[in-house]
Amino acid sequence: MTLSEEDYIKAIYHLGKGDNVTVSTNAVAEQMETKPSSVTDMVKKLAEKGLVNYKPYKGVSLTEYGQKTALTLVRKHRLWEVFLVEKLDFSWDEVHDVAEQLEHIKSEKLIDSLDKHLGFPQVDPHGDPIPSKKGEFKKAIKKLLNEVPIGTSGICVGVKDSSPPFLKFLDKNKIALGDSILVLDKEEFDGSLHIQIKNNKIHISSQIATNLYLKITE
Amino acid sequence: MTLSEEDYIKAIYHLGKGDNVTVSTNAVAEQMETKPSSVTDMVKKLAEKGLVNYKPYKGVSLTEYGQKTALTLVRKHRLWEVFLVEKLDFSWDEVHDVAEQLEHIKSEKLIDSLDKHLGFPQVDPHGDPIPSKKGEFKKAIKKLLNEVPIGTSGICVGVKDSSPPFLKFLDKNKIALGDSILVLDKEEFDGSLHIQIKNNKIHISSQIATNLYLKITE
DNA sequence: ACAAATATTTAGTTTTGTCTAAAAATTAAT
DNA sequence: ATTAATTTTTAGACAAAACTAAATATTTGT
Repeated sequence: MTLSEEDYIKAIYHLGKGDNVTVSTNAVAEQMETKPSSVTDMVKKLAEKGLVNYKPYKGVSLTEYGQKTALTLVRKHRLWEVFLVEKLDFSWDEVHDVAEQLEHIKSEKLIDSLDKHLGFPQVDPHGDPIPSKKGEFKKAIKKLLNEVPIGTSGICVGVKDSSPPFLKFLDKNKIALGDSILVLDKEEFDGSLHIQIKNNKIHISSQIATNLYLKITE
Repeated sequence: MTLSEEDYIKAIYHLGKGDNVTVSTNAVAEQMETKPSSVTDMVKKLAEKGLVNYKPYKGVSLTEYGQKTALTLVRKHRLWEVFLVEKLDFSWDEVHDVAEQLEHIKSEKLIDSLDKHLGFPQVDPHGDPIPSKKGEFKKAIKKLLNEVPIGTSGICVGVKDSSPPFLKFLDKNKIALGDSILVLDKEEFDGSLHIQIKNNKIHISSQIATNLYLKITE
């Protein structure tokens, strides 16, 4: 597999959001920041190699082999992201470009050793699940903090309200993107929540909870 | 810099063994496992980019900029080797191919963080020195264990006698390639040595010492 | 159902890095 | 010092991956 082939496989995979649907040439072109004609060329090549199903004018989907390949790439990408954040103190938003390069390194032993070194993490710093060596993994969904049941844990991945006062509040309460959050309890009368965030227990109002996105894996 | 350009720069660097000498097209071709005509093409391109000095029929040498580039690559390669051995439990001889890939990853922050994470190592698992960020580094030389003065430390990198009995002896005494060795004392009457190897102090005969290579940095 | 709009493919180029075969320069040998 | 051997370069071609422009399918709107 060439670097470019791998990038296409990943793009097709991500367009399907994990489900193996058929995606259009144009969609792939946009995702890859390339021209539709280039996609047609590459997709033909991938079809010949057995990585995708392709019928002219009818779009592309991954074959089983293609899906396996995509999951391996996703696994590598996310493990490297964990490494960068946990071991090299990269921040949440600095990891992507480097992981994008690292995911193309070819060595099964490398990735298995890395997995072990990191303690077999289940999710990456964005809360997305890491496929196992065999390609099994749970799906992640994004929900507002107020919508999840008590006992749910996940990773804070975004805000609905990005106004300065809200962001200032988060900063003051040491809530940052990438933090893991556990919902401890909910007060019935006002919908406020008791949560545990990075080993601190805090109490937040319902207004706050309705503006924070949590990524959870079922 | 493309991947291929980087490989050529490294090849030219290694052919000069660190000193910046002029090397022949054919030598580069052999090192790179490619054809001389391909080398000519690439060398012209590198010359245009200011990385090498090139006069047709007269060979190539690195410019100052080329040397700096080569040292950065060497630094990256060796830091990754340390990482693979120290953190991921790769053995001495498994690291090269993977490091060869990892050295092409582009991120200054990555390599500086890695350096810090590894505790700013001075030498790689083969005993070769790691250039500093600015490109400074000491040279390594290979010597027989019996030839170095008391107090010298280095890394065991090879054997002169590779007969089974000798290798068996090394095994029994837990002396392996990649081990760091410190010469503690020398007995005058028989030339035998007291050495410290991986926190064990042992006594070895002169015959043993004359068959073990040590890599030392002055 | 047909024309217009949109999506996709084909055909023909370009760039990068490689190759082979032939030509030219350098080095070695008598 | 001239020829022979070797090294190096040039010229022309090829494969991969991209592009542009033109042609062809498909979808949409009336």
